[in-house]
Amino acid sequence: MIANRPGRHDLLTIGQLSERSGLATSALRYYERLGLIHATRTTGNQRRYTRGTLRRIAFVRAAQRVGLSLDEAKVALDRLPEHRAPSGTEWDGVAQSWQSRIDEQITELERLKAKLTGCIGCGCLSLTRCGLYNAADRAGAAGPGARYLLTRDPATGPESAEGDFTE
Amino acid sequence: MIANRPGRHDLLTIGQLSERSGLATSALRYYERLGLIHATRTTGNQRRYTRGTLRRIAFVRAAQRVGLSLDEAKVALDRLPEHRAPSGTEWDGVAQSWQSRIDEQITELERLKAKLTGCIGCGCLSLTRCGLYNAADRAGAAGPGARYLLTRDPATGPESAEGDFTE
DNA sequence: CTGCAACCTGAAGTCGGCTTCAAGTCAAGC
DNA sequence: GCTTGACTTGAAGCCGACTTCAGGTTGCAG
Repeated sequence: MIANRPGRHDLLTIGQLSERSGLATSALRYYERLGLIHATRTTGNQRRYTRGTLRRIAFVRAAQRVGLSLDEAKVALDRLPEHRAPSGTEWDGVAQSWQSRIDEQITELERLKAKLTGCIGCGCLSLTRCGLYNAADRAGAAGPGARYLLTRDPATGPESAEGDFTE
Repeated sequence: MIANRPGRHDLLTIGQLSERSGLATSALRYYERLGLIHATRTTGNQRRYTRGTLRRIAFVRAAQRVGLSLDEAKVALDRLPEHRAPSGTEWDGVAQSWQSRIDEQITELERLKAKLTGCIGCGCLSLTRCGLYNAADRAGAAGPGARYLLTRDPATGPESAEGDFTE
């Protein structure tokens, strides 16, 4: 971490991209294997990235934050042009899908919050009646691992509970 | 899935708990190993759960949805009494911490949403100027894996980018 | 032109959160 | 009292998202 000069053309080395994106170089190579980003090579086989790569990475990171997997992010990314800035319409398509994803997640969280607040506010100690149990219904897009949970039997899904819980 | 009768006392078998919670029996055993839930045993060594266990599970699931790991959920759970319903105060403590967690996550998402909207609204195609890059700053609590990302060098962290991205 | 940081590769390791497997035991309805 | 499905265990496997390792190469400042 001594030199790391930009070089005269505006291609980034993997180290520079790492610094700027905040991702480890190993992660960047991993992303490349997955086809999320691409690099040209120097004659000596070293990767060189265009600055647009930062945009693609920002894309991926944002996608992860709204609960998408890297595979899903790739699908979205593949709709964008690789060698020029995306047009407004192209942007729009991707952004729209994110919008709804974000909205879903926000309302999910607000539902949870409301229920939690309700539990406290009303002083009722039974999660049963508060609906917190039922709040935990099918696979909210949030939370690590939450995706594939509670998705076992669509028909006779979680009925949660009934009765008192004074135990 | 033929019989599965409740039995005359209100202890649940692992199968019944599985049905009601929506978790696989394997997951329930796993939760037990982690100390998230507990069971008594029959003379024949089979697990029997009190219905309060459903509450603990609801806890865990909700915790996951706000981005907590199972370990973190356990910490919260351990503050609650195991053999009686939690008091209002006890509830309150846990709920409060969740409240802030949920709030954080909501504002995070809204920030992301606003920036995304801004990008579209203003027709600007450069994520740089929109700040989407910078939106992807340090480890938002959401998203799988997001936790341990972007946490490499607190001092010289992601500077993101500058300049045009017309590539 | 040398020395050293930065780069390369493929394979293996890690971590969280489970699931699957094999081989055996329990319990309840006929 | 037998049959059959639900249960038991420990060990191993899996998936996503990376990181680490070993051993070798590149490129630029001095």
